[in-house]
Amino acid sequence: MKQTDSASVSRNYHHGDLYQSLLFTATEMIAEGGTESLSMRKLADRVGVSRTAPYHHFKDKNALLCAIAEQGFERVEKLLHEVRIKEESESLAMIFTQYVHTYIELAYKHREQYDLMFGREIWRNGTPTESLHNRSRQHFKSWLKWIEHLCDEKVLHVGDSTLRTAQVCWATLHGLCRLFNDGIYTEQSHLDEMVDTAVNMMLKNT
Amino acid sequence: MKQTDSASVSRNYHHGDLYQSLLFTATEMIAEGGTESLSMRKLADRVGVSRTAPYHHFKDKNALLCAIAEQGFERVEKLLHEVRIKEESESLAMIFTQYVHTYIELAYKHREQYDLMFGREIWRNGTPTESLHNRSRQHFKSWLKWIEHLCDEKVLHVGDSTLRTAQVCWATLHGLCRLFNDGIYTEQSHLDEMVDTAVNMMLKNT
DNA sequence: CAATCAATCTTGACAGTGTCAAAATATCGT
DNA sequence: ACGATATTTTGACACTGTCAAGATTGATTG
Repeated sequence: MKQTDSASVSRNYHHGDLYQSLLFTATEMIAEGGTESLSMRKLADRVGVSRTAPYHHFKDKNALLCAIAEQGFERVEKLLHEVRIKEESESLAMIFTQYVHTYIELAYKHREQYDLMFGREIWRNGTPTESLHNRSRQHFKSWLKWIEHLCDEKVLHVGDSTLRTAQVCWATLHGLCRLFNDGIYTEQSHLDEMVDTAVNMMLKNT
Repeated sequence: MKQTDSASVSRNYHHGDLYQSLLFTATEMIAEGGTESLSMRKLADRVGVSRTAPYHHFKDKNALLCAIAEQGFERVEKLLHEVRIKEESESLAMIFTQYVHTYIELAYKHREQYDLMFGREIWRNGTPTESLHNRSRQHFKSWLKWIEHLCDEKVLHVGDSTLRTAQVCWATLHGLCRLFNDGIYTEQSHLDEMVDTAVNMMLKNT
């Protein structure tokens, strides 16, 4: 409710809720023009504050990006929980298929945030926040648990181990996401067919 | 043979083979410290030339990156051709498995170049060179042809269409590559098992 | 050989970036 | 009212990509 839309807030010396405001606006900017278009200075400008003010709330540009990524994890974690709740109503294979569809749609809708969650920018440089590290680990655990369940119920084709299955299945999802997110596959109209093909590859063919 | 190792070459005003030299050194620098660590100025410095000299051989930093990416495509194209030649000696499934292993190994060995080939930096901004565009398209055609062959021979599980199969299979490879390249999966020792699991998912279970 | 021309490289400049140190300002507890 | 603390600002530095104008060279003519 107090979501600081940089006009209505009184321009005090003390902003009041700069942390949230920065996070919100930064996410906005990234969604608009990509991760590269976000500069600390432009962000500060847009929030109506001086260049270095953000540094008192985020140690780094990196810390800011990690915080944004973390919110992304919260989103997918929520999605996963929602799906696991309605497990009684439909067949498990159906639910899995649907999850994959929405996962990839969501990843595309928030492309830039997704890139932050799993991109080299944060992970390859070895700079993920403790907090981000934990949240991502925790999310993979949730995913693993679901896949184990699907393997037990003979829905998924299980190979060497359910862990490997979970890793590879997710790699497939991730690969599809990246190809679309990064603009390598551009025909959005083919996406549904591709997802179905992928899911068929994963499901135990009966 | 004339591969300019920035010491032995006489420091003339005219470098002699600056284009090649830039390409070579830039690739080197990227392999060392990642795409982000390559700056035009440092590159020029290392080659022993002034800041803006590279701009007479590459329109942009982007153009330079595209050229490097292109060399990466040449490499994988070569790999694919080598594999398709020895098709008689072993079972097709075996050859496919082996290809996937070497593909992913190669991608990891040249992580940064791989990132250039398929990363957002070039593709998402819509800035691939004509030349790069063609070469990548051509490579996917080669891949598609092989997959079609493997589908015909009942080696691969064919879904809606061989095109979709080719796309999804490659997405799976790509997903695995990225997870390791970007430092999300770090246990290198699990890679072989994961690749096997992935291949099993793609092969027609007999 | 000398003179012109095109190819190649350099210097200077500008706007933009992340971030540190020191100074300024506001808020709060006493 | 005052001093402590939290918050923000100004100034500065080194770095980035790239443009415009000038300097230097090698090749091509007469």
